[in-house]
Amino acid sequence: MADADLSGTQAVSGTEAGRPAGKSIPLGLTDTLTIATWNINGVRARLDVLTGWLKQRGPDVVCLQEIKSVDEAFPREAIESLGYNVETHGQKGFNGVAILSKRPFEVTRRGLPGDSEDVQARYIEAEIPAGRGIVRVASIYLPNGNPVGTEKFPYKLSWMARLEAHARALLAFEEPLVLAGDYNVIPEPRDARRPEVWVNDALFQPESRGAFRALAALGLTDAVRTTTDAGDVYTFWDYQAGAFQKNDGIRIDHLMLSAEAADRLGKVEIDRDTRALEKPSDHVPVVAEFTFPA
DNA sequence: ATGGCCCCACTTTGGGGA
Repeated sequence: MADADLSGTQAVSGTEAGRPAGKSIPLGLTDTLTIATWNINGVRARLDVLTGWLKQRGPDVVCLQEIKSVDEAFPREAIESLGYNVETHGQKGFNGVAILSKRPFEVTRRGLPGDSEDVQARYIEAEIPAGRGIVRVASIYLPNGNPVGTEKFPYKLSWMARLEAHARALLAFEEPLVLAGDYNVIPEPRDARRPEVWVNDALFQPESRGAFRALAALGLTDAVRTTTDAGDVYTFWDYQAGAFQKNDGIRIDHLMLSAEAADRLGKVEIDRDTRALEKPSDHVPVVAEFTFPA
């Protein structure tokens, strides 16, 4: 692997975001937890990479996408033995999402509402204890939508409309809410090393980007974009054509936050170094820290 | 996208991904 490219964890924010130096909350009165999202591209094929990262990184909550496994075949014990509670929403062969949490938690929904005919496993939602209350966390695997011009693209847009409607309902609770996952949307040109290559791709269509902006316009904050305006901040590099070595990446994995969550946001980091491991996922984790009054 | 991969499944060939 090319050592020159291994910059390790990419800190995209300073510490104590939103709080002036010297005004940190007193010890003992806060509850800090880290919430990560990672498209794992096959949880069984990726088990060593995942467990190694869990041991080293120790996030409190992990939203996984593309587990590519039915619930019964999910490697639950290997992850539980590291101190995690595990809830899955899988299907055979492809798609599939999961939530791992060191804290015991309750699943509130499996599957995105709004279409009883939709059998694809792309959404799981839970309430996780945080501070004196809860944080609601969803693991989202938004449809790819390629090729544009087939039924896959309207399915993507329809799924995004359903997500917007559901997010609107969740925001009415006025709670800390984290919608984390693989959105399969490149929000802006700066979110791709070579935006011109993506102009005919479902990930970068005006309709896809518009639907993502509509989500943000509900009052959801893109965690990474609270911390940096930089253009070289990516979460996916294709396996093909030496994309990682060239840093030919895109930013498509996002944590979207309600105001109540954004107000508690600290550091946001992208674990870029996981892309250089043996048998890596083509996506890397995005990790956000939250501090709640306790 | 000069071409380059990877995972899964009723596996040696095709579906799906991004």
